[in-house]
Amino acid sequence: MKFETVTIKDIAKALNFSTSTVSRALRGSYEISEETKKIVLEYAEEINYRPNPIALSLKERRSRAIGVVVSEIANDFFSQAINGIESIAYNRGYHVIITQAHESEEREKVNVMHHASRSVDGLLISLSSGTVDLTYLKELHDKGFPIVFFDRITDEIETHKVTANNYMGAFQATEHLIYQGFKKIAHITSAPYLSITKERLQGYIEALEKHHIPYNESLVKHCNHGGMIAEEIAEALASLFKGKNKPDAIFAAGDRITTVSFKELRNLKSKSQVGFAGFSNIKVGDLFDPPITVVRQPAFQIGQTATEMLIQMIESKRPVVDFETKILETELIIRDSSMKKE
Amino acid sequence: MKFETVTIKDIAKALNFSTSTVSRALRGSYEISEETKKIVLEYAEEINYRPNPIALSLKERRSRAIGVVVSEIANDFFSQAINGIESIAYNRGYHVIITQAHESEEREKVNVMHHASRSVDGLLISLSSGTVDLTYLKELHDKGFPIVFFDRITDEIETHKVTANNYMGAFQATEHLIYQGFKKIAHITSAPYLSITKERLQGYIEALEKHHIPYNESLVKHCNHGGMIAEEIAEALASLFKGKNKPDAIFAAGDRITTVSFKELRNLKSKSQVGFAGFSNIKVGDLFDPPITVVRQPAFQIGQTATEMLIQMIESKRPVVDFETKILETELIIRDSSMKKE
DNA sequence: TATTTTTATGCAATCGTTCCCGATAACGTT
DNA sequence: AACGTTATCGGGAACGATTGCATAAAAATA
Repeated sequence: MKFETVTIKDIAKALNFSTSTVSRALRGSYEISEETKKIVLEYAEEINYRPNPIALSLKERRSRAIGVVVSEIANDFFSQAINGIESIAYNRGYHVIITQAHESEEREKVNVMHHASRSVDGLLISLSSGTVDLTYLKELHDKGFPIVFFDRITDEIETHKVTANNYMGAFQATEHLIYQGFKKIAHITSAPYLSITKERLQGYIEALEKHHIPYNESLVKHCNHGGMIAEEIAEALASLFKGKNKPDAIFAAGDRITTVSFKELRNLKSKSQVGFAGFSNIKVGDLFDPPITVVRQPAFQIGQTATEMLIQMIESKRPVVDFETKILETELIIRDSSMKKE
Repeated sequence: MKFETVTIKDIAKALNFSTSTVSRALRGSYEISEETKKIVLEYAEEINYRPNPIALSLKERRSRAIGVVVSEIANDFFSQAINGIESIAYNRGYHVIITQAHESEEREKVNVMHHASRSVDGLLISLSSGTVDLTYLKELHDKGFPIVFFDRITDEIETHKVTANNYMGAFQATEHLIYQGFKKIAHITSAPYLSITKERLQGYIEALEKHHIPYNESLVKHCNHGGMIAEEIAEALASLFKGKNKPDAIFAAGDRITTVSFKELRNLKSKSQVGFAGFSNIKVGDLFDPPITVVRQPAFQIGQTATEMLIQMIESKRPVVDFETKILETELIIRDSSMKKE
């Protein structure tokens, strides 16, 4: 069903003016007489005229919309980040178009290309765990399409980036577990290509080193689907606990991995003895049994910062060449799950 | 910064064809020779031509985008519903533009108007708790703009609607609490105008009636901001527990209200004695202490169904007059929080 | 009164694409 | 040989809005 709308032509016809006069009157141009302006404005109000944003987009070669590509909306970190994105975009007069990649490289590419074919003025993206090949993004960026990476960033493309201090967050969480007296701390994390995976692993390793705990690679488990598949995490946990060298604590990386492995851990017998901490932006972690220790990322601020950078790129007259990577601090929220019980 | 793109004109100029020929060749028209088609297609591929969706939108008077207005993305129910929306829209070739109303009538109106000024082909909306005046939505609908309500619907506008069986969900949860032996069941819910509020209240009341428990209005507390403001819920709880007629169980309505009041309840002394159940789509309710009993709405299916209905309206040749209200069943997930302890 | 200046308005191009008409040539048909 | 078909392609209007330029009428000036 087509939706009948009022155009500037309808006003012009009804009032016996040309479209240019109507257009100028509506924009309050000085070259239109007060009387004409009044007539036009009143009639426009009466028939509830709204300018067609699509026609404007075509004319001005911009859509006043920004695209967002994340792996999943139903994830506390991302939904909070989107809130931050939306808060800035809204005030600056931009729409936000959100698409999900479901941790799939192909789906991500489709979404990005769709965005890039000029339906948005710029792109905010957090890479999917399945993404390896970034050439299409690189080409887009080289052509001058504004892109800002947030959360899951990449070294391969030089542009603005915003991320949490994943290294420090992981370092602090691991060190906290060490201070609690845990000796064999396992690390469950997502795909090894991801920036956040590498940074968090590095923080974990360096915390161990600082406290002279030997780094044992068999205690690190990668879940390549970023927690989308619960079985993957269950398997990782099972393999950690089946050998003789069982961990006494777990440090998880990522919203989904944290909650799923926390849940799976309870299905294992020795649960209450195992310390637990993980990256998560869940708001109800204090309601858990036991209350869960988390590394909280400033998701809202990350979204805001990334959006500000993107809009600055979009509205810049000349090509932006001076790129910046902003790193925001995480917060370690210590609760019962990471406490050593005697 | 403008983003230089390839148009059909560039191809025409480079290949010395007219734009019409190029356009037809790209669409595979029968009136273009195979040879020409091949030349055009190959060149288009080479320079990575993508049609401009904005120009298409203007020409075809449609955007192939649907707008979504919800109160909040960072809410389990809505993020799951959006997943459902996106899953259908994606397969049907539609973009999804999401905006948040933050439970504010004004913000909702701004978003709806923005959507309606032809940047989307139709609208999916779940009303905000602050919304009282629906005249602007009614006008839009009367003009033929496709709108489907989901979750928080209204009687005032005749169109397609999708919602959970809120009445039955509330009835079952309340009855479950009654079976457990609770006698004084309080009900914490959101703004009284909302459809979901009325339906859930009705289910609560009728369950009490069925079991000959007198309905006590002072046990029902409305939080008009739908849980956006934690203090409102804390106050409601405090007033419930300060009198002599303290409730022995609580039935909460709505994702946010459920988790916040569950949390607040723990701050009160008599916590472990009070039974608790509430509407919530949280995925980690079994990790709570105690594990929380919830009425789960089929959020994903609600989103899917609403989107299918909307696209059907959009693509219908003639005005749709036969409207339908689909009601999907909820699921009562019984856990420890609603169990009577002796 | 003649000329210039000001004021108010219309014309037409533009953005990228599609599509209704024509236009042109190469055929085939009488 | 004249005409009709068919195959291929181009011209240009249209979608809705803006805007530089032209122009008419009115006002101001000489």
